[in-house]
Amino acid sequence: MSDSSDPAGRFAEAARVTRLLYATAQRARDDFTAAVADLGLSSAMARTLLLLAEPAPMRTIADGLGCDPSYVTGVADDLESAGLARRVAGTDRRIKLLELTAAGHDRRSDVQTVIGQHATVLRLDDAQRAQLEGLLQLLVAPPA
Amino acid sequence: MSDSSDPAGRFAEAARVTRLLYATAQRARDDFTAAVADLGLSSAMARTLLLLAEPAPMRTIADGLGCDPSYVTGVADDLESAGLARRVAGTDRRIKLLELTAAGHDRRSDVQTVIGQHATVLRLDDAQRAQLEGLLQLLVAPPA
DNA sequence: TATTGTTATACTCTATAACTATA
DNA sequence: TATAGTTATAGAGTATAACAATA
Repeated sequence: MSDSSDPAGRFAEAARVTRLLYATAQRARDDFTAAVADLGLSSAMARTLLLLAEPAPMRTIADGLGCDPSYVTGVADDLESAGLARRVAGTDRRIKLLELTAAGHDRRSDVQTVIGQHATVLRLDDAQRAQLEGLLQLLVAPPA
Repeated sequence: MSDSSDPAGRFAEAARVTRLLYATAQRARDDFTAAVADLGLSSAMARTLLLLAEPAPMRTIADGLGCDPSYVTGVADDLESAGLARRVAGTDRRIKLLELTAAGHDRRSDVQTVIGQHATVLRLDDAQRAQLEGLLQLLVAPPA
């Protein structure tokens, strides 16, 4: 380990851990994508299924996915084509709710099962995962 | 905390920590991009500068960036336009080495300094960062 | 024939802007 | 007039395939 008080040492230390952080996040993404691909789902479709415990407006789904509403249109189309969801009118008729079909609920349950079995972070035991969570929270917390 | 032995509980636990992992990696990326933008550099340019302690072939740079060699062409063009690097012929004349100019070495040093000051992971103290590194290594290690 | 770097092109993901139908 | 969703388009980032020069 290098002396973290000198500038070059601090950089090297940061670079090493940052690279590892990127690699881990990428690994988690790849594992998720592979797991849901086995269920015939794109990553976006799977994430949207997970948001739909209850019917939700397109706008709410966009917020949940962290994307623009225009992007949700295509994902909703894909889920409808696959027979996993349907659009239904809200009481405010500008709003369309996306609602899972019976098959959609089943598939959503399948996603939860496979992710609960194969999620990358579950390679850690409960204590390790709690430790990881605490450290990550420090990193994403607003500046002190 | 939910009972991690039931499928729904395991999924919820995994989802929570995974989301946090994604958010942290994104935060680290955003911080890096912002820090090097202040130096007039794109993220790709900054990463390439960091690889060029010594002149290196395009192919080697591609491996370092984890991208296709065709992508390096544009990054090298950008660095040349900015007067930070130049292409020089290798002894094998198929090979072009990318070599930093004096200004390029200075800028590379600036990048190391600002990252050593502002890297997201440096918000953790040495012990915490060592702990994080150990946990992440468990996650990216090949399956047992 | 195989390899390096480049070019031209295409693909994925996602956003912006303009449009419609309500409100 | 403001908002929800859609459409068409554009952009960033990156890869693939074909090519010229060299080995």
